[in-house]
This record gives sequence, C-alpha cells and structure tokens, in this order.
Amino acid sequence: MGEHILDELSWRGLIAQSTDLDALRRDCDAGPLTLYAGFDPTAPSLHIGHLTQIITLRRFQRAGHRPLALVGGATGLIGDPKPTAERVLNSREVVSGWVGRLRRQIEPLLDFDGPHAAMMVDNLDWIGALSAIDFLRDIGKHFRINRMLAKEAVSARLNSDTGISYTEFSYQLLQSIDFLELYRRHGCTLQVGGSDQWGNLTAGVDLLHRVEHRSVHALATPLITKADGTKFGKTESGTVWLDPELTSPYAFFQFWINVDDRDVGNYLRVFTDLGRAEIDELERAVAQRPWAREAQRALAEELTSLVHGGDETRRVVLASQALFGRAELRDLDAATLTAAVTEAPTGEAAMRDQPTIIDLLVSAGLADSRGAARRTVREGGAYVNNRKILDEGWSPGSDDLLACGWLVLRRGKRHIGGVRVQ
RNA sequence: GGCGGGUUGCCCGAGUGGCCAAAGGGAGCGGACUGUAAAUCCGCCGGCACAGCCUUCCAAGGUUCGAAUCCUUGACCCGCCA
Repeated sequence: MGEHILDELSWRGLIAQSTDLDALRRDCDAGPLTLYAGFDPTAPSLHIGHLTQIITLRRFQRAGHRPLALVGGATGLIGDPKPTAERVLNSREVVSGWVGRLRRQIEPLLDFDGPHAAMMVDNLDWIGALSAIDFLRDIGKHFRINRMLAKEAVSARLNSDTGISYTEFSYQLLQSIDFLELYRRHGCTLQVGGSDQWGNLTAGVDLLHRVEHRSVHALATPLITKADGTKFGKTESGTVWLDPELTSPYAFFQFWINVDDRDVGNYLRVFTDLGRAEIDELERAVAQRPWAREAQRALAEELTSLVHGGDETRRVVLASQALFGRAELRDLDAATLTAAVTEAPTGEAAMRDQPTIIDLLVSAGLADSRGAARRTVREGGAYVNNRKILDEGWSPGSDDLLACGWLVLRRGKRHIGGVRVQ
C-alpha cells in the first residue's frame, strides 16, 4: 500500500477544513470507511468545479474506502441559499431529468464493482417520503434557530432587501438529514464537500452527534483559484461543463491547455492522478522550457481522458496538433483534416459567391459581425491556412482549398475555425 | 402614505438642448514580446452596402429646425420621514 489517503490529500492541497483529522485517520485505518459527497441538480450538467469532489471520492475509493455519490433529487427541489438572491424553483420534471443526467455523468468516474463498490443514491428516496410532522419532530427539534441564522449565506440574505424564504432557510436541515440517513443505511461516517459547504457539512455532523451519539467526520476541499484572481472554470463563452453537448471535448481540452503557468502545478496536484515525482518534473519543465507547455499538455490530456475517455482525447489531441502545430496543413489527408477542423467551430460557403475573408470569418463563427471581422483583418489577426490575410477584399481561389474544400481560419493566436467551400 | 434621488453601451460611470455613437475605468479582442501562459506597451471595442448611412442612452407619447439632455405618463430601484 502506498501513502495514507489523508497524507496524499494533504500534499495535493485538497484539505481546506476538517473535523478532527486524527480521529478520521484512526477510522480510515480501522477498515473501509464509507463516505459521500452530494451534487445538487441545479443545471443539466456538472461543471469542472464539481470535479474536485468527484476526484476526492475516487481517491478514497482507490485507497480502499467506499464512496457514495449522492444526487440531490430532493435538495435540488429546494435550493441551497445563495448569499445574493433567492433561487427560482425548477419544476419536478426538470429536476428529475437533471438528476438522471448527473447520475450518468458521475457513473463512469467511480468504480461500481468490486469490494469497495461505489453506490449512487438520491435523497428524494428518503426526504420525499418524510412527513412534515416527522420532519419537525425528529429533525427540526435538534436545530437551534440561533445557529442557523449565523450561517454566512443566511445572514447575508437577512441583511439584504431580498430576505430569505422559509424554503431556502430549511435547506441546511435537509442536507443534514442526508448524512444521518446515509449513516443509518450504509454506515457512512464522512462527508466531503467544497469549503463553501462547510456550514452544511458540520450541520450534518452535529445532527448525527445529537441523534445517534456518534462522532462522524467532515472534510472540505478548497475553492480552486486562479493566479490572476478571476473565477476558476469560466471562459469567454461561459462555464466549462462536463457534458460534451454543452462544452465540446475540444473546447474542454483547450481550456486546460490554456491554463496559466502559475496555476498548472496546483491543478495537476488537485485534478490528476499523477504522482509527486511526475508533477515535480512537470513543474521543472514549466520553469525551464515554458514554451513546450508540457505541464499544460499533461493536464489537458489527463482530464480530457477522465471526462471524455481515451478515444475522444486522442481525436482532440490530434486535432490540436494539426491546427496549432507547424505541420503543413496541405500535407494532411482528408480524414485527419476533417476530423481536426470539425472539432473547432465550422461554417460553409459557396465558391460561386466569391466569399471574402470577411464572409469567411463570420461564417466560421470567429467574428460576431462583419465589422468585427473587418477589424480583425485591419489589426493583422486574420489567417487562412496559417497565412496572414491583410486585404479585406481577399477571396480564396480554388488552389487555396485544402482536402474536401476546407479552409482553416484563424483569428489571433488561438481562435480556430473552419469553412467548407463548395 | 409623504418628500427627494436615480434608471446611459458587456459591467462601473461621466454627460443637463446641437461640437454625442456618447468622456473615463474595467472586462473583452488584435498586435509586439522565443509559448494556444503572465506581465507590459500599442491599437480596437453598436450595426451596415463603412470618407456615408442606420439603430441606441428604462418604456411610450410630446415640445423643438434639432433631445441621452426639456415636458407628460408608466415601470423599476434607492434614500429620508410616517
């Protein structure tokens, strides 16, 4: 066996807060421990921010413990209070649809067979059946309003004009019920979550203490940050989702390839299974040969494989090499070129219309308007097949077309698109 | 319920009758810099058939040769008083 799971989480920088770590270590060593992390269906897909929790479950599983992945079919109907505004309730149909999507997204990331088989649970199974009387008598009685009011999100809302509904105020009780129920059903004694969930985590620990007279554990992972201070997990085009329909594997891969040098080491530690020595080596590479981007490449390949699988990763890597590498585009065969280009946004044009560079940029989705396209050309940021185009009236000739009629368009250094000319 | 202040481009924010497609900042985009990084500097940053035209300053009407700017009504926000 390798190093202790808690030591591993520690050097990876994954422990932001915890209940008694020594006690947790003793319980870990006493035999397989059952732990859970919860995911509320507030959108049709998880995003890369959720990866921290999922990967933490994986690490525990690999260390011989048993993970439960909880989807919040019930809590998703209520909504965790945000500090700024009341959430809009989603319909039961929508939430249950999202529950299904999240389950399918989590399933391939954990191992549901073998001695430490993971399990998928949905809190609608127990909260849905709970009567108001039972809820108030068996659960509510154990919570002091005074402490509930002190929670950060709650007090922020109380001090604002929006206030807070009774519905959202009750959320922390629901999440506590989950921990209690999973303890009773599956002997679960550890909940992991993001550090923004710390209040909810400890609420569950407290409830178990009162009701079952049992000390259980909570572990919070840190908020993932960026060196430039902006929010992690967003691009110009929005959230980076795990669902390939919402964020293409190509865009997903590109997100990680573009990670800041200052962040890449941390992300390798947090998100990948690479060991200490390998990561140290990659960090040295960043310092010595930054232009090679070895660390970013490793990060992007590891995570794309994890989320989208090996085959998809190979496609995306080849596409990125073809489009960004210095291989002569003309030398690419039709299949490779088509595969590469279609990973990026594409458009169509007809030769008889004599499309100009402006038309092509707009068609490939690389410019929001013809004005923006003109500006790009004027600024010297427009390329066709890696050749800079400075004339706004430039039109492709038949000898410019690559295999299958493709033109590879580029705006600036990193925005690539394709246009298929008939 | 009474009185006052506000609503401007992706965000913040100046602008109180023509010189306003609207200052300034941020974000974003392009260029330069041995990198699909950062920082920095320069440029761009409503749309189009682009030396011109069109549509914008909460909404709808009105005054005027001319309105983001004045008037009327409505919606929303924010202070102070009850």
